[in-house]
Amino acid sequence: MAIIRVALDVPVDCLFDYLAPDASITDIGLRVCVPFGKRRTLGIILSVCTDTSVPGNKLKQAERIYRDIPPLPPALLELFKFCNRYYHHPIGQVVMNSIPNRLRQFKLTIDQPSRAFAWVITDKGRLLDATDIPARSRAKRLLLTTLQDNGQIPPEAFKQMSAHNRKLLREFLALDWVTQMPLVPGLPTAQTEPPSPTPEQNAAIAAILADTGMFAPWLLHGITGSGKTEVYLRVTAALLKQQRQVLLLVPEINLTPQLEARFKQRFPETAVVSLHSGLNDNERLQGWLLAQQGKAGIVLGTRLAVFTPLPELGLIVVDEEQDLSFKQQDGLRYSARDLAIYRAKQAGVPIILGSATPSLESYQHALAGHYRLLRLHSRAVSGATLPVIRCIDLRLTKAPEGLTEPLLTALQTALSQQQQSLVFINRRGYAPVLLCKSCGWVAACTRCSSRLVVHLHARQLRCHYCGHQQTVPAACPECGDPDILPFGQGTQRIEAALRSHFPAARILRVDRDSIRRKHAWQSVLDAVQNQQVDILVGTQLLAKGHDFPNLSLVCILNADASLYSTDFRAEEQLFAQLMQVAGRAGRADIPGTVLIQTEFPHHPLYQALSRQNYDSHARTLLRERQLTHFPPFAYQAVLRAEAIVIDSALAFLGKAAKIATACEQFGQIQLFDPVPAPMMRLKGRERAQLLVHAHSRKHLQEFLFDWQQRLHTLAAQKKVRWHLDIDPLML
DNA sequence: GGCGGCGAACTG
DNA sequence: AGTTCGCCGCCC
Repeated sequence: MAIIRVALDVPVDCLFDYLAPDASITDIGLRVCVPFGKRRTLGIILSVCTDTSVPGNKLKQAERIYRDIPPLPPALLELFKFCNRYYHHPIGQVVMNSIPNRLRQFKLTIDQPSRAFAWVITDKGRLLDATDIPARSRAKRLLLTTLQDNGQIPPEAFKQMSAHNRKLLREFLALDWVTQMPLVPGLPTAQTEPPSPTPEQNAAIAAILADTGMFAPWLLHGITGSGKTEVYLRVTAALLKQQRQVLLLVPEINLTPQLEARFKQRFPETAVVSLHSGLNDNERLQGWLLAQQGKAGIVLGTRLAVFTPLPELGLIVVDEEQDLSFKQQDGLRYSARDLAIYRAKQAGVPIILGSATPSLESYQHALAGHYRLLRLHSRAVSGATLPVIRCIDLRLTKAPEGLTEPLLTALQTALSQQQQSLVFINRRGYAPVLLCKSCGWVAACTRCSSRLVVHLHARQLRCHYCGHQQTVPAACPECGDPDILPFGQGTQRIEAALRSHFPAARILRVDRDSIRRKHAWQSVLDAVQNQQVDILVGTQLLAKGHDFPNLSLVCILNADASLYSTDFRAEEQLFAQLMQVAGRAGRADIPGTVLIQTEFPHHPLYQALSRQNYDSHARTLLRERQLTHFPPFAYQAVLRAEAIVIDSALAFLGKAAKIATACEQFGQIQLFDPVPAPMMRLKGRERAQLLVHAHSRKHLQEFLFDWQQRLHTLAAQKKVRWHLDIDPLML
């Protein structure tokens, strides 16, 4: 009698054994329905064997093994086991949360994707006068004019339309204004000749293609506009020719519709599957199955796509590899970039990490020779020049409402020349740190590369990494100025201020909230593209890679907040973000200008930025990290606890720290004090964290393994929820 | 995570 | 006595 070992979606790190008379070794990776307590549930068979340590009276029989779709491939199961070990997350939850929702249901119906057809306007519809439609039927009128202008609505666009618009379209069909036409493959994609690569691009492509049959990690460091995408495309083309599959990971797919379009257009013969959070369960399953069957030549997706089964995997690309969104922030806290490396190694294929500003982790790997470094120094579009970057010294120039005179003048000039501007508000990394306005001194921790946080109630400065505390000094210890203040300025009124300064300008604000609505981001891009916007105001989002061809001016406000953030990675992130946002300016034939309002124009970051010198700045930061023993020269994990009141979270972490002393490898790791975490938007609950450092990943892992088991048995954790975060990014 | 067991506390 | 609520341990 065979025994199957099954992964179930329960927060207990073990497999559950069941009797399965008809099971064989070929059933590993299949879905199975099993009785579990009072319920039935669906799991994945991870192994098949003949004996078990579970007492016979407890052993139940599996109800049914599903053979409707092929089993998950062994490589994927290996990846799950690695996640389980490395991230210390229950195996069942790793497995069940990484497969499409639909595969977790008992009943699996695979409906074929509906045949794609476009809604094409008829002659009758073309001759209609849109103004005959009553003005109050705005949507109707708009739909008709759109059809008259574009001639058709392709299936992708139809999918994205609101229910109301779809209803209208069916009305039009009944009126014979439109007709449904089957989509002719390749018809709507106007084939334009791909640009011929620059010598630099050619060198990169050749280097990668010289070694495609083995694991080879490449760091493709290319400045904004240098044409990294073209390198991806060319290498992809070569691997598609070898019948291999390509996995392309991007930070947020809905923010980069151009990339998807470019791949689809370049490879009209290839099935391009895109996987992201915007899909419904059916679409997700559809794409996943195409990938699993090897039919999808290209899989393009966000971090979760790293778990896609790819039998013919031949290449992985991680675009904007430094982007924080590759790290999952709840549940299984994985880094899709790091898992991509694991997969490439496992499959013996090349992986390209692309970035204009690589993460210090990847850059250090390249410097150490673990990764192979490729550089693109020049912009791909001939004639396109790098923007001029200038600082406006806030100590010398007044900034009423946050906007200085030179900045307003520059905006006015751009307006009068009908060129677009971008006003970038940096909100990240704001925390009350203590700052001296006259000399720029900041209260810093002596033990960490972090800044101390002001706790006004307690009249104390605290380090959020190691727990060090001291009283707030009466005056600046550097220059004696008593005027030292918690740092930070309001950003809410910037948009209003801009409106009052430029009443005639068309100003568009872009932030998380304003693009939450589906496809709102696309309409923003369109509005900018169609010159319906003069000034874009927004946050991090605007730094992501888009072509805004008529953008000539980028203004950066209150960047300093990040500079003195308590997060030791904030400066790295700020630099990356500013390099990106600066790259928005002057991409085509318009020379760009970047203005930065800062109190610290001589800060090395702005100096490096104005020279557009990633390397020297990265090396400076790396030296700092090395001196303070921070990543990438140390490995971190953080134990987080959350409770209704901070004290119970801290008390739990205190106990955790106490039992840590008895754990394996305690001598090889460094435990910081439990500290309150920077406030997260978790309603009502308060969080605290305990940071663990180690110089060896192996020692850290061995310690964590032991520690985590003891934490489970730590009884008095009532109302305290806790989790481990390995390689945490935001502390 | 979901469910049942169990004791404490509450009810009229 | 009957009921409800919150904690706790198990699920193969």
